[in-house]
Amino acid sequence: MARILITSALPYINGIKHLGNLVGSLLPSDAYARYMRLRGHEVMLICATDEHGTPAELAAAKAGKPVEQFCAEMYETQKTLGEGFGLSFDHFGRSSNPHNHKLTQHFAGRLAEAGLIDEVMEKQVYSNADGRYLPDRYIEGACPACGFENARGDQCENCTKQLDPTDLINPRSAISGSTDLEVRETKHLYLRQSKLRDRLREWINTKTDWPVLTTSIAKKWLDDGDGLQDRGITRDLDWGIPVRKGDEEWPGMEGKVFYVWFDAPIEYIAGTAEWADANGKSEADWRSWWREDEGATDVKYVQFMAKDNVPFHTLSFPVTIMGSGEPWKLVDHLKAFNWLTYEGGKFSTSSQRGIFMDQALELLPSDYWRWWLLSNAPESSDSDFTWAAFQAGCNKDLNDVLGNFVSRVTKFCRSKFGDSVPSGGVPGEEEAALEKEVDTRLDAYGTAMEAIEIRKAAAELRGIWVAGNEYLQRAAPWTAFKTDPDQAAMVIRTAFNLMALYATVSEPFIPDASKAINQSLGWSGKWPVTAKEALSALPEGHDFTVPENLFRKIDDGERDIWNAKFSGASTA
RNA sequence: GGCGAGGUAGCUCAGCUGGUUAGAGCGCACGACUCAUAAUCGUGAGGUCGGGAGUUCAAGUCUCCCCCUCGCCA
Repeated sequence: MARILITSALPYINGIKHLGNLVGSLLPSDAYARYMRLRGHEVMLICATDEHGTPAELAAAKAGKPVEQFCAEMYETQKTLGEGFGLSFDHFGRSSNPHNHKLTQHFAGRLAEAGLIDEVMEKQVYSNADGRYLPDRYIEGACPACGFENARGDQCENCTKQLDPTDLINPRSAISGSTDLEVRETKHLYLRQSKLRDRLREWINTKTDWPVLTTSIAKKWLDDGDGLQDRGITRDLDWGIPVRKGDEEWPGMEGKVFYVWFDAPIEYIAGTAEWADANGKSEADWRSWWREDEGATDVKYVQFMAKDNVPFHTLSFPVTIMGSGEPWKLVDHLKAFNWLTYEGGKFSTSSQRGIFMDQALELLPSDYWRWWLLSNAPESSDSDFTWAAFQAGCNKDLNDVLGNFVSRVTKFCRSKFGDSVPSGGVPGEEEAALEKEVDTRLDAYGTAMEAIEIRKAAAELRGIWVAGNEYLQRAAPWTAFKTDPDQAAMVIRTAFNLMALYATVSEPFIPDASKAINQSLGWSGKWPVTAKEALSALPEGHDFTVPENLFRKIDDGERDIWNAKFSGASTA
């Protein structure tokens, strides 16, 4: 029994997430958490919406809503969709919540005391008409490099050149279009990441069991060019966490907020505090997950994220933690995913290319998506979602292999023995062989889950399902029944126990189907210690009901319709 | 142009620190069974492991060069 703290990268608030976002951290973190809970470990799975920053303000403006209201509504939407996919967060919080304000200000104060924050005067564009500064995407103008008319303050979309707002020619406000702009001096805080470079490197070098994807990205940032750069952690925006030095004012920083990438990972901690509030727990309860001086020494902390988040989790956030001088938990294992592509190209939120979480659930129940996405997770390289592959995977694995197994066992039993687990007969060689295979596969499945090798785990799970069909075929109870009903009864009883075992071990991947099997059995098993034990767990005479078919097939017609509908360009 | 990740059967991918006839799933062909959702099970065909050179008794697995794809940055 261990304590495992798990966080999923925070989905950004500006819109509904697509399948790539789902498989890039939310889904695998849930599967891992579910597995660990099943194995009897104490798990804390935390996620939240990441709500601050310019894109949130722009999305709110586009929706014609105040940013607070927009975020509150989108939070509810994302929370509901997460539940729709069975994401079993212990708490799904918001980075805009009071706990995060307090903690973010706390960390900033500690970092300042440790001499890790510089106050830097820099030039920013101020709009007199809008009465505010115009950072990043709030300002547009002509690109100084290529002359493109609609370049933004952070980057020219035409030639991809990185820009500063002050570089733009004929700049204008993206809000009002006003050209009544002036350059003002404004003070900002910089996190002196470079001071902790050696310590970070030492720390990362101890992480020999991390995936190459993770350590190579981290090392690149540490050593590329002039090495790790200091980073601005404040912005001239309204929406965000006000800059304070712990509980105190920060002279000269009035009206400014922390940069979204500074406060977002702190929400992992704050989200755990929110969990305590929501569940009647004490401050000590949540701190025991995070503070090594308050009980967290036995906690294993695992983070899930897509690869674009790796630098922030291997460098910036650890700088915040280490620099605070306080014994907060650093990540122990970091699992990063590559991209999921859609029919050979990128998922695109702006052009509505690909499938989004709300749309997916309108087409099929979440287990279909969970299974296909997890069993094809982009672990070693990018992986491609195609409708053909999705259809083939779901039809074969879920419908034909697992669903049909449950169907053939329950229906055969009902017609020959009635609606309870039949008694009689003695297990023999076939059953011993089955036990041996299940033991081997369960072991491999567990090993893969412990190592967070999701695809491999899915393949083993599938192998366990297949073993049931193989067994039935060899044992052929329909033949045995004619001459030796007791033998047939024993085979079917074994198959029922196999079903119960499937319900338990499949839960991390397809929780709804697991529940359906358990309901039809009127049973809820524990994680199998040995196959022999598990395959004789159900009492003889135990009643069951024949469930509705667990899964259905996706036919070619609907596949083609969906393919056309989600190809982008036209939004259907 | 720089950096990173890849290039293994028709498709999607496994192949750990180099070592018997290179594996899996899907697809395909043939066969078996008939309990089940025309589902299942078995057998088989299919690869000079991107190309070239090198190290080694031995290389998909190490070194060098080249080609191609994807991503990030210029």
